[in-house]
Amino acid sequence: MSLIQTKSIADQVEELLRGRIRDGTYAPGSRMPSESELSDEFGVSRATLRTVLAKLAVNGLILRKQGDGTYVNIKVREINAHQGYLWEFVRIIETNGYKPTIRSLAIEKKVASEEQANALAIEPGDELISLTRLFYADERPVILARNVIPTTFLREAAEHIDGQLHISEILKRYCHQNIAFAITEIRSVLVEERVHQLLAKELDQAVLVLKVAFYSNQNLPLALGVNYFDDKVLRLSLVQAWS
Amino acid sequence: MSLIQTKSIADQVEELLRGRIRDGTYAPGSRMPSESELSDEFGVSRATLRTVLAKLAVNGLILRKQGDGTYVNIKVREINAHQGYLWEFVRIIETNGYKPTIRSLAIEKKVASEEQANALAIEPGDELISLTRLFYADERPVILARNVIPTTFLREAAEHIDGQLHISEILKRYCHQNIAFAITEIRSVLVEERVHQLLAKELDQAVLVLKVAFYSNQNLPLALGVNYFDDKVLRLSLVQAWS
DNA sequence: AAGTGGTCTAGACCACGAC
DNA sequence: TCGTGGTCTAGACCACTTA
Repeated sequence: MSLIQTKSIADQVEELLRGRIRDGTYAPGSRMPSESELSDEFGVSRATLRTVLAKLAVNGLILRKQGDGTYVNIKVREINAHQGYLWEFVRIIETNGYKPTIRSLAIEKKVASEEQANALAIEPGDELISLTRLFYADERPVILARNVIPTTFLREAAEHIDGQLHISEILKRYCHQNIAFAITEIRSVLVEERVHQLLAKELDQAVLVLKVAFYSNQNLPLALGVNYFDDKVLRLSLVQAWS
Repeated sequence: MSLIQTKSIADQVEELLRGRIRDGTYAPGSRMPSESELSDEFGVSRATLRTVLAKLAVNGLILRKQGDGTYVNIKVREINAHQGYLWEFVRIIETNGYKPTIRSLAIEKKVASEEQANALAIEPGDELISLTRLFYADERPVILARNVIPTTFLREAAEHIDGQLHISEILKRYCHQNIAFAITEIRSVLVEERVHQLLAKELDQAVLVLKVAFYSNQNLPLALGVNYFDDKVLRLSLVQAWS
């Protein structure tokens, strides 16, 4: 008897297939077994198997050709497509070939600006918890991340927050809130005074800024993020696939 | 008898539901009819209906709550999530509230640089067709788009190319090639001399650059794109949803 | 003609939330 | 307890590619 909840069959099959693609059992560019072969092997219905393959196809890992077969995307190695990977900075750093490290710079109380209050559906001046963190790629600072959460969501003292955790995990663990969706706005800016030192960049260089708003499945704004991304070191790439 | 291919039931249902969400029949934040009600109304199986709802959920249009119901995302109005919308500039301009216009600046022959040849799996010096286009938002230039296609793909004279068409349509019509997936790299740069005039920007301003590579379902590189995006006028936003 | 993926159905059972 | 969405099945038929 295990405390870990049993994953769905589909999730298990997905993990298996992702593993085989990752480790080269199904090599990039090669043809995979047919749907019926796979569903036989795993002992699942074809319908279940197909939901998994559809997901892999949307993520760009495989290409499907009616009347022919299913092929592994020859570019799999440079695809970091996962649900919500846009703000999964650790994964981005890894797929760029570096070792990721997170340093928590500050966990402090602030008051909401008008813009923040508007985005979070609270009042200007309301209290926020602000997390400032720096992500490193092989000891080199590459992403400066600032997140704010309305204090009213917090169920524990702010001092208890583990600065290594992903924002979704922080919201889950300390606020009992789950993220249902996020809207990210991507902009290009010149590094400000306060940022350039932390990212070890020259002044007047352009960096990417990812402004994120996180929402619950009640359409409730949970948190905001402003992330300075050094695109001279890290590549930010997206994969789009068509059926 | 119609020349237009009949769309799948799922596609028709999707179009219906998207329409109802768009026109407010299902208002932002409100609860939608249950799966069984909808499948009854449309006369489709629940399985078919669910594939549609799953797609809408991934695109962030709806939120699903087990044991409760399906709700319209209260932010639908600012969501422009569609397959491959990242390089659907016309749609981005529209959802930002402007009228889009495309001006074709040049269609010319060039030779592949080493970088281009590498990305397109051809030899440096091989001939390319280069398309340079400028996208306007309400008469204001906002995106400078440059695409290159290996000349060997072309089935017609380059002069025949309609500069108003989407790159996927150009590839389909003049090259008989379909795009299966694309990899986009997003970067932040300072506008170059040649670009700043066209986009009517001051020098030394930061703009977004979207470098795209398009591939066929044979894993074959079809075309490249370099797009200068004025993020001071247009918002580039992405929606991520979790199941 | 044979094999592949694409579409769709009808129905069973489960997990969860609200009442 | 009831209705909701979540998971899964077995099987039918279609569309397409390849040979």
